[in-house]
Amino acid sequence: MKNFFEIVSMSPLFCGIDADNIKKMLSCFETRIVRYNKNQPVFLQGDPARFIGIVVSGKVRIVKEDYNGTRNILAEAGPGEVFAEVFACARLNSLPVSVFASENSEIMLADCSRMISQCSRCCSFHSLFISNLLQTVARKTLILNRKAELLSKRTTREKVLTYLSSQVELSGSREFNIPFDRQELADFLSVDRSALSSELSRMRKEGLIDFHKNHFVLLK
Amino acid sequence: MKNFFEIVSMSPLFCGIDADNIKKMLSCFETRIVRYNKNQPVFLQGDPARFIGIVVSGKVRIVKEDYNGTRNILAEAGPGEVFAEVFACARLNSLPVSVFASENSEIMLADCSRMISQCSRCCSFHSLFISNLLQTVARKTLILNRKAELLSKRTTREKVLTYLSSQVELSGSREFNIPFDRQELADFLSVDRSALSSELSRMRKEGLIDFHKNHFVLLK
DNA sequence: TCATTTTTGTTGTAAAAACAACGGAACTTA
DNA sequence: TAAGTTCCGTTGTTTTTACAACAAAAATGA
Repeated sequence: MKNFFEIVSMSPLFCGIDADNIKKMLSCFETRIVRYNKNQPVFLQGDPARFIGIVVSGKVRIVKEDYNGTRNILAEAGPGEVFAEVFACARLNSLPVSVFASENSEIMLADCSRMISQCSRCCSFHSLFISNLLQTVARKTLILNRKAELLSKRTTREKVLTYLSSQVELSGSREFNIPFDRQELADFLSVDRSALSSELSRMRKEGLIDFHKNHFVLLK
Repeated sequence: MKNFFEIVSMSPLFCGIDADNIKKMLSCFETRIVRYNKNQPVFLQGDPARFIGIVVSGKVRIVKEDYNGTRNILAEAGPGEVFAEVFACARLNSLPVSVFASENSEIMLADCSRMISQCSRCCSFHSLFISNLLQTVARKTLILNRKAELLSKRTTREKVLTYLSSQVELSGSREFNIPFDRQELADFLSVDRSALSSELSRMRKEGLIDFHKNHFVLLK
């Protein structure tokens, strides 16, 4: 069992910074660890955008509900990953999304006001940190870019294939598990669940894919 | 007629930095101004991600074509706006998108290698600059977030209404011009052009909207 | 000005998706 | 183990979209 410091210091935010200085920065950012049970909210839409989170253990989901209550999974974050930093960096006052723990989780929360602007007193590595933060945010933009690409596909089949292809790339294998059940995958692809189910069956019948539960194989 | 320096120095990238230091930074970044005619490419997909652009005059479009040639307008940038910085900040080697001048344009190109990492020699304001850059990239992420939200709508009507509502917010009026012709709007919303046209007509018939060419009124 | 090109709206048809409803499998938990 | 719950696939119906083809209007340009 790794302790929180091992996890957190592996985060790309602290890339190139040694343990001692990371510790100093953590205290400068007034970090604290909070436990959340499965399905508990970490942040709710409208909350002030004052904190960023780093997942120590467990997993969180960034979720947006629109006016008619349709749930929309925007992203996920697992151990070592950072979330909600974009809103802080954009200097928003309140969060346009909610974050839920999708498993029992430990989250490190950090005050972002210290993080974003230069703080003279504490950290010689502050500018490297911001540089790392910049890279992190930019990478997130790219992921969103890809999501927008996926959503711009017209048919359910194209969306499924685009998604599964990206999972192949990610896992480095044509066989992999996806982190969603059917309803969640449907939400992620922004299609109807039953339509997704039947499309998946059709694709299996045609020999394009195979799957059992959340285990998938992209055949062709 | 404003000169390029006036435009560029108004960019949020240089917020809080005085003219003299901006000049120093511009030379440190090895900037140059390049003219492009309408529809000429500024960058092509696959080009090295070494430069960022600032629009001095005119307008550019960030475009992605997928494997079957469907054009996808990801974003636009007008005078004073920055583009392609996300790919540089994410330290990508090559661009996943193309950029075209949608009008005759003057673009300032800047070498990003100097920009991202601390350069000791030139600029006392470098860390403020990176901080500004961070904010810019984060804002862009938010815009993409909204685009993903729009694309996740199931029907053409919902997409149109979401888009028009955002334009109302942006312009501060229920009556406004959109920067697209029909085909471009269809591409942006990721729907079929003719389906878009007929949906627009239907919505007009129902008294929801009114429009003439690219001038729209959101009535209800 | 006239011809050409581009843009937009319309319509009919085929394809696809949403929706609703149901049944069975798998998993929980009392 | 039995009852209840959640998850998944299936099917039929309705709604919506894509696609193709065409005509009118507007813009372009020679």
